[in-house]
Amino acid sequence: MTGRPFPRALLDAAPLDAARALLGALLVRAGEGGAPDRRGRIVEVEAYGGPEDAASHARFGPTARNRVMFGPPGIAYVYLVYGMHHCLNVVVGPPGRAAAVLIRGVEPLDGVAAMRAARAPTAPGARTAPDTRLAAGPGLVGRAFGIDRAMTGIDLCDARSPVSLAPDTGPGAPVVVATPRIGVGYAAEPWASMPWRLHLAGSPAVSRAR
DNA sequence: CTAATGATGTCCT
DNA sequence: GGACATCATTAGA
Repeated sequence: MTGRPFPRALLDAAPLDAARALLGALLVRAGEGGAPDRRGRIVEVEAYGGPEDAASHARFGPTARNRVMFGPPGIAYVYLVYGMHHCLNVVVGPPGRAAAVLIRGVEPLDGVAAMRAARAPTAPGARTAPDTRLAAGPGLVGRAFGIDRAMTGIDLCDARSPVSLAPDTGPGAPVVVATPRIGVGYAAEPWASMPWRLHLAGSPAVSRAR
């Protein structure tokens, strides 16, 4: 049972506009072997531009890692940070114009048990994370939804893909807050301070302040 | 509560 | 060789 796919046309846009379109949309991980789908609402994103954006992976031009950023919109770009965390991006903008939107926070809606099972075993004596925070950060999104670099290149606008997007079906008019992107202190100004991180006000699944 | 630290592998000047 | 679009855990106030 697949839902309506996310309209690719909404992603064929400037990075910030595409990021805004993705806020509130659903992220779906198809269940394997009769397992239930994992679904959640995207509540935090960051927009990244092309070679001119000193904070973007595209800042060195096309490379083996980032080359899908230069392709058509709606494609997954997954990279590994700090040797252990897989982060999901949605390629946006027209072919030839590198841009992507990093999915930084998702509020779990369905398949919560599978998301929790994907987590590293909780250390003895440690507090267990609440359901709402199982994907409250870019590395956690990858973990909770079983995403890794092998998924780079899949079409997120095709509901038959292992990971896909679906339009927002919830109540409209969410309050969007814009702040600088996280962890990009290496970039020159004005890029380090661009308010290209968007999140839904009041969501419990927004990543922790840094 | 905040701050510090270790883990870990790939990427690029 | 240095840095990295991060997270969990521990130490300290």
